Amino acid sequence: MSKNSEFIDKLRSSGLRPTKQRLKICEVLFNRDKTFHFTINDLSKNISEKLDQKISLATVYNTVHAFKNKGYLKEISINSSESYFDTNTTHHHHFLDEDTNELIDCENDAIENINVKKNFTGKKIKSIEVLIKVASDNQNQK
Amino acid sequence: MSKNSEFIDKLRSSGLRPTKQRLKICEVLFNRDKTFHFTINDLSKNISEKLDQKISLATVYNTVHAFKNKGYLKEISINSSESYFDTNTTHHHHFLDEDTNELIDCENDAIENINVKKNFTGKKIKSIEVLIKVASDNQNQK
DNA sequence: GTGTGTGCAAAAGGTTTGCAAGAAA
DNA sequence: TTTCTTGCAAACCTTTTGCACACAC
Repeated sequence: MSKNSEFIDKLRSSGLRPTKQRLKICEVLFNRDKTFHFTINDLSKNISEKLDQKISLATVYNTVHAFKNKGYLKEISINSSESYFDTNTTHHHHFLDEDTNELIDCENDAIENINVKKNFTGKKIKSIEVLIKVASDNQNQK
Repeated sequence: MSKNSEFIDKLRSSGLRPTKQRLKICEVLFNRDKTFHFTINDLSKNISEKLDQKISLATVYNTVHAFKNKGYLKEISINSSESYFDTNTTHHHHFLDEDTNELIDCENDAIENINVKKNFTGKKIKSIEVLIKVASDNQNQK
């Protein structure tokens, strides 16, 4: 379990001032065992539930983007009206449960290495992201 | 090169009335050699450039969603403020050129089969989508 | 004190909706 | 004439922005 002082160091070392709001957000995001997949809206709700303090939406956006730029969060490519973020910044993939719209981590070793045989683009591959959509068998496919 | 009468049949056979607007959109979308990756905005611009007729935004949205539901278009999962669609509805993947934000088809056989070794979800896999992000080598990574 | 961060409200951008008028069957 | 479609404007939702005030250093 991370301590407040760890968060302060973390923020300071990346040139971010450890404000009350950022520390609260750190607590909600990083003080947990499992990966957290969230939208800004999820995070906002989570903050106001767990804490008696409200943090302005603008600040939440601001902080999430700052954390993403510092590499503490990853943005996930799924088609949705809202952006999803992930506290797991290692290279990994995702299952998307279409019944519940829930994202589930799929660790790298759960998928055979992906071998791109032809790269037409002539450019360097920066990342390979796999999204596996799942649903109950009896569920109508979209 | 597809003919208008083909589009009329296509629409009729899926229970969509072949209106003037839908036929124009068919022409723009399907009367081409290569796959077309587009946002609603791209499509709208393309329509007003190629054709002297304006089609209301609401109608474009309406039609694109109808075509998607009928399986004539695929929606692509990339994180973007706009939705991307694809006229190639076969199973395939994409390169995303981060320099230009251009999408490029990556046919199924350019990638070694993806073998999901562990499916924790217990649900049926509906689709596996791979997004390969590329950029010039000297480009700063995001 | 200086510079950064916060919070509010307004604005922006994409998408959806309600409804009246128009077109297809 | 009945039903589906169109088009406009308004509404909606997520995200960004401007700016005054507050806080960290």
